[in-house]
Amino acid sequence: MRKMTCTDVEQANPGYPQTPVLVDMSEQLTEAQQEAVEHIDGPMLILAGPGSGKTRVVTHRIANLLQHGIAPHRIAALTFTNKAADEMRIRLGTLAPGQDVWMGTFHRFCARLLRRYAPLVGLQENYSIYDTADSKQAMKRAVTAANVSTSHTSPEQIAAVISRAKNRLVGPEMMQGQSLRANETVAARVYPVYQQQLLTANAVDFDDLLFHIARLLRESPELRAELDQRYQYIMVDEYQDTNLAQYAIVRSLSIDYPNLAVTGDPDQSIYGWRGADLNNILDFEKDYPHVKTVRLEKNYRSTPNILRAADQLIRHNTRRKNKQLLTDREEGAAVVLRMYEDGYREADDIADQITAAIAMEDCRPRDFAVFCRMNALTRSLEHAFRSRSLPYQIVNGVEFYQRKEIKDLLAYLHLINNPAHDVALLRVINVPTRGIGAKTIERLRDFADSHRLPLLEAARRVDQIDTLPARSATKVRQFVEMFDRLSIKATAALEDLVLYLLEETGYRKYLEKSSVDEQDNSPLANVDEFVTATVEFDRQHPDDGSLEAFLEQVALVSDTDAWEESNDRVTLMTMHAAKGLEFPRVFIIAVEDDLLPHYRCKEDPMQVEEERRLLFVGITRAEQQLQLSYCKRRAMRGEMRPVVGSPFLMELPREEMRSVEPDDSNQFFDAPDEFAYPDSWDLPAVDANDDHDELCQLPPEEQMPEKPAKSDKALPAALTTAAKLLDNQDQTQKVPLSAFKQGMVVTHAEYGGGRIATLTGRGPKCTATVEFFNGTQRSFRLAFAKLVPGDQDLD
DNA sequence: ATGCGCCAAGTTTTT
DNA sequence: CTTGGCGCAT
Repeated sequence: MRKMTCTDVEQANPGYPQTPVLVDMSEQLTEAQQEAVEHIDGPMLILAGPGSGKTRVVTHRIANLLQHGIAPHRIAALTFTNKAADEMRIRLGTLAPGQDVWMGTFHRFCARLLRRYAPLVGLQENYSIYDTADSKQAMKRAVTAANVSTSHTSPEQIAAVISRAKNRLVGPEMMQGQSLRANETVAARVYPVYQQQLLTANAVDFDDLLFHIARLLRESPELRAELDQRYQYIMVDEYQDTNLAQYAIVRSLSIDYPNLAVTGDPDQSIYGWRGADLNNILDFEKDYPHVKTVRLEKNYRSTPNILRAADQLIRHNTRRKNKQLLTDREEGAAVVLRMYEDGYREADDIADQITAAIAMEDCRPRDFAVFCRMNALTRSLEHAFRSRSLPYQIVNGVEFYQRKEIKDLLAYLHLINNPAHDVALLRVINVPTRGIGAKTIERLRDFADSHRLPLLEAARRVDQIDTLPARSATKVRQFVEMFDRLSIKATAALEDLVLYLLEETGYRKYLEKSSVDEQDNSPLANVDEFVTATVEFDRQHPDDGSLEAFLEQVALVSDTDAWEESNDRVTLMTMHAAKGLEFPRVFIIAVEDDLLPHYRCKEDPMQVEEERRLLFVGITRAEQQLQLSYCKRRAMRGEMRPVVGSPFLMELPREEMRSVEPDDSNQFFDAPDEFAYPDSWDLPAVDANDDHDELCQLPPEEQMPEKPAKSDKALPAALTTAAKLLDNQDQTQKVPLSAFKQGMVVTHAEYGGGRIATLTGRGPKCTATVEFFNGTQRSFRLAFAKLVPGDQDLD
């Protein structure tokens, strides 16, 4: 189970302006790095390739600023993830101990400002931050209240449109006139309602954090000037991932004091879907005319083999800044390109490889990472790892905070902190059940909506709702009374508050009663862990009104923040989550068409480029060894489907890579009928730039560079000819899985005849244990085993 | 009002 | 294979 992390972001020791700064300038920095570190005033763009020591440069630069007498509180370092901020804080801690430089994510930066200036946007300072699930609930309610037809759209789509609007700084009023497309028109009508309801609930969603601050800065010149002066030296990490709102914020804080230093790499921009605008970094030099540009092109992380693969791949993109990847390191092992029959074998083999390496070589579980495109793909690996007792950590898994019992507890806390938090109230008003059903809630909501009141306030005025039966009104009144009892404890230590509410609300009893049979990961155990986390938080925040801080913390931590470097475990994560990390040995699984260039973005060349960058990010995490793999078939939404390798694989320097096919050439049933080349490949891969290799324009068959020796075997499925396919199919006997029954006689190609002793599992996992007539006993996955019914002769 | 069970839908990436 | 939404029986 995931551990809760309680990293404090605010550092509360303002009294150390004169602490000596321990910049160890004797540490070797390259010329380019030195240049960046020593830059003080004016805008700077640091184009930092992967593994180029960017964090080191940034922290050294901050130390250098401090050494030049710039007050720590004049500096702010904005990052994209908490993880990156923590890393920076630790590194700066060794260079300049005790300095109070603000470091954190954009969202946290804005959240903090918004606490102070909440009234300016119509909020109170105890406003709540809705997470994605909360906004989804709120959106549904807004859609209902706006009374629009959702026949051709969904709340999710509307939410996406509104989110995009906010990221582009388009407010509800601006959207009315301009929209054209159908679902945008609907969204435009929901938008103001949604926003009004957020305001009533004294809440913001993630986008609002940026949006409100960006607007404030634009509409209040005084405030803008004040904050510009307050934060005279701003650094932005991962600048290629900023959206327009973030751009605007940074921009308006760098007018009077244009000492803005941004680091980034256009090739690692992978958040376009979230509104990130690559132009922010591509046009930085235009936006800030006297900008100093520094390129960090030397890579300290990966072997030349890995870098060449990354470089070849990314060359196929058009929207980028030319950049070399240089290294002094030794060649290292060839990059491995591996094909598997299916995802299970892929998982098993990777688990075996890792197990063997740990046993035979000088490496540990923490040296390994497995990346994938979607979280769902970690399932099979999890299974394989667990069965081998290989320690692993999933950075994402079933997220702790998303479990029902944790969300319920958090909802109670949210409600205590912000009684207007409607989503929280709706969540807990009848959990455990208190006789407040759907009808009652509907009436409460109608009353609240028509009076623009928070639901709890409506509940307080339950007497004014004449449509409500007396019995229901009583229940509601009892709930309000209970809430008031909780409220009294709001300022108590978090732990006490949580323990108190567990009893007072009857929630603990409710859990004890409802969860009898569940053993692993029982809700009660999660509740205990939650309590532990509050204890920890209390310990770290002895003074401040910790409930609000705690809730903000929880809202703004992401799953990627759960990753713990100190654990000696194999890491399983998405490539998005992997950004900024590095591992000696990396496996990237499911590099398959429709998955890596995800099918939902294949029509848009820009998005395909982003997918390519995603793979680039994955590849460049690897220090020493890298394996890319794909399968012939993969279980998707419950059933096996044939798949083909990603077209990106064709863009790699395959002649120098090591291609591996499954060593046991097991036949399989239901051979995929289309191993055909993906259509997208027929499109010219990249038009534009000078330097793309002509291989791309050849038809698939000729595209393969000549292979040395046994290249035939090494051909990926994607390139298998139709003729071979037919061949293959002819040899493959099609036997439906259902043909196998317990007790029946079967024949195996290697072991000969035998009898099925047991049959377990279903579908692709169906496994037969066979007692062979020669005395041995073996288990097989029916879907893959060379097993046929009856007592036959096999050639 | 509650709670169970069925059916349908929809599956990217995250602050 | 999972979640969420809805309808039915208690």
